[in-house]
Amino acid sequence: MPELPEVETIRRSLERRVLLRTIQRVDVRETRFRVPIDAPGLARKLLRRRITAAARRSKYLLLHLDDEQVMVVHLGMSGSLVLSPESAPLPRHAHVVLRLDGGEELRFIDPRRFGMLFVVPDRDALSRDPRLVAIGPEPLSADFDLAYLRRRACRVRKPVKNFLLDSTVVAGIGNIYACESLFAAGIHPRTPAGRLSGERLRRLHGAVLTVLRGALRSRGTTLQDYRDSDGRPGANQRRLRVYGREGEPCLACRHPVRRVVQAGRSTFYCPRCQQ
DNA sequence: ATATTCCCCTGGAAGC
DNA sequence: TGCTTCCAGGGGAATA
Repeated sequence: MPELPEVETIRRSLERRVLLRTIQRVDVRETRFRVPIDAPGLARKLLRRRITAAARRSKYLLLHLDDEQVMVVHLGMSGSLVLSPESAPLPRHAHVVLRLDGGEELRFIDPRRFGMLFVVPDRDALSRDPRLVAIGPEPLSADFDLAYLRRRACRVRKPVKNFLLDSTVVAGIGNIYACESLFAAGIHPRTPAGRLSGERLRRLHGAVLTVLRGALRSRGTTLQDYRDSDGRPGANQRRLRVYGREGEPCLACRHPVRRVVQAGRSTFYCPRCQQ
């Protein structure tokens, strides 16, 4: 479900409400994730800790604790992290529940269990963690500049759509924003990345920034179940130009939007606007 | 190196 | 109504 704009929106909503609060109880109700959760270990690490910062790297949420530990949460396809009064009924698939002081619970809800939740001892361990170490620059940081993109695209033969989805190239771009960025740049998703002209790479770079910033302003895309930690949906679905619009007229030229499959994922594009 | 394909899961929508 | 099939925002591994 969540790509960079959604995870960043969740981070911001958490930052407003969980900082400096203490974890009073750890309830692991389901341990069977792709990487199983060690329930006693998790409780031992988190109990009585205060949350001191809410950060993000790529699609990973990083909740820093008062003893240098960092709780890492990845929401996979269907995950959410919701803050609710403990009196509110527990929804299905609330697999980890952290009771905070003040009578609220931080609930990790993930029907498909593709997500991850684990704790690392400190920032150093975080920066060396194999899951994070190979991730490319944040697209909205100065590290993701045109020179970098040119260098990475050079001689790459894979389709530019797959290139954008490669987390070692750039962090946080998933299927929706890859499709939308290519439409905004007017680039065909099957174009080999290394064959894009300097001008087209410049347009792609600008399109990625514009699309992600717009999605952040709209607080993310809610297709079905995405919510921030206050339970609010995003509004960016109204701004999607091609994603999910197979067969519907292109908003620029009326030609039907096409869907193809690349690396097992749907790609939506306008065959007329994206050559 | 790179490109598919499959897999991990559940649930909703669409088709019959 | 009920059954089956397909599809889904991620990511990693296995396979050609």
